[in-house]
Amino acid sequence: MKRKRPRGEETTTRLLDAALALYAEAPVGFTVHAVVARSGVSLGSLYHHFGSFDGLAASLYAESMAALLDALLASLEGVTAARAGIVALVKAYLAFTKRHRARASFIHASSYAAFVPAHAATIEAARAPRIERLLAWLHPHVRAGRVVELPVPLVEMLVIGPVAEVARRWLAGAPGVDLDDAARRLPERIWRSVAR
Amino acid sequence: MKRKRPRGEETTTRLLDAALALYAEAPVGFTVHAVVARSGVSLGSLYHHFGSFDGLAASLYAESMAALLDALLASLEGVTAARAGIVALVKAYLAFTKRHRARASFIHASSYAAFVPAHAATIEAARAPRIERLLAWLHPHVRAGRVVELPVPLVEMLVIGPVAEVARRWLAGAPGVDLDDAARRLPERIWRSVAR
DNA sequence: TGTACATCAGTGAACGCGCGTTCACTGATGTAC
DNA sequence: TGTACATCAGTGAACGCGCGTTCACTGATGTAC
Repeated sequence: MKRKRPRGEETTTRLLDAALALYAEAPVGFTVHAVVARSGVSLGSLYHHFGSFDGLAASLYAESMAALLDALLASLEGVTAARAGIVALVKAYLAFTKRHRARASFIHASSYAAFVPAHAATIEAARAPRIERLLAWLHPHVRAGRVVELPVPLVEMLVIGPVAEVARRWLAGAPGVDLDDAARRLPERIWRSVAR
Repeated sequence: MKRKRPRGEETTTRLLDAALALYAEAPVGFTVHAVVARSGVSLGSLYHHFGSFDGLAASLYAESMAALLDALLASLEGVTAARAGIVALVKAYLAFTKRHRARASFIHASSYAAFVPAHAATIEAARAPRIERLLAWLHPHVRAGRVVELPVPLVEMLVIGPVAEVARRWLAGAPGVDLDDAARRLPERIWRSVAR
């Protein structure tokens, strides 16, 4: 017997999908009314499920962030060597950016958006456990002296910083930024910055 | 005989200063009416000088970006060694973030803002010559094999990426991010990522 | 040096559009006995 | 199995506020002769 989906899940999915598609096409056109029109769901229903438009944005952000972190985690599957792990992470980040352009774009645009503080709990619930798993992979390498011992945020910045910046520029359509080229050349460089 | 300031310069300065101060206090309150109220300049005058509110934002962005790049350039003054230069750049970026928090904040928030494309020319006019001077400093080191040969954007990303990310988090008030600590520990790491 | 004119700078009330939100309602599904 | 009730899901017209922008105007500065 097939498990029934929770009531209203179909509706929230349709809203989130419409919102993402809309954002991908034109960030300026990202409004409640547009989301409602595209999804075919009623305005009242949106408010019933998300409470506010910011609430919907926060859910979309949490969902997208989870997808990105899951992609990073998946890339570490079965990888034990420190260097191979860092290389895998960098490549996975860039691959995600290319394959899920809309999601990546929404993540970058929303990281420091106004709606974040008010919905920090929702977002943390999606992020925290995954970040923890990433750090759990990293810690043994730090303890064994293969990766430099730095405050956690700094290691994160060294690894994610350059990749995120490349992604941002590519998403913004900057000329001369090639994701495939970056995927070939950056990993080695980033590894050097954190290797002991 | 003192050179007279161009007509209206006083006005534009007051508008830009008010806008920056306002943005620093509360990005949400960054509106034409608020800028006008705070500056004491009339609404019509703002439109006379900047054409639109986006026009003012673009000018403020160009001005802030120029200030940041000037700080980076100043840090290279008299520095010839490649390693010392990279270290100086990283420290200068972090120092600018700390000393000119409002400007740094506005730069990060606006980099991919909606008003940028329409005013690309204004912004490029401020950025291009300074970026060129930065690259002019770097090139000899690349040619001499002291710095890795990569597409220009990638080198930029390796150096600026981690620092910018740290700055962003600090500006957003993230816990555990300390600029002074970053200034002590990041330069060496970033140097490794671009050294040959 | 004085006059006439053109251009630049500055004013602020009024406008209208787009936005997120509200609300009174109907319909569907679940629960108790 | 049937009935009564409670809760959840969904509807869409209407609202009102805040925003960027307009515009007809006055005043100041520069230019020509």
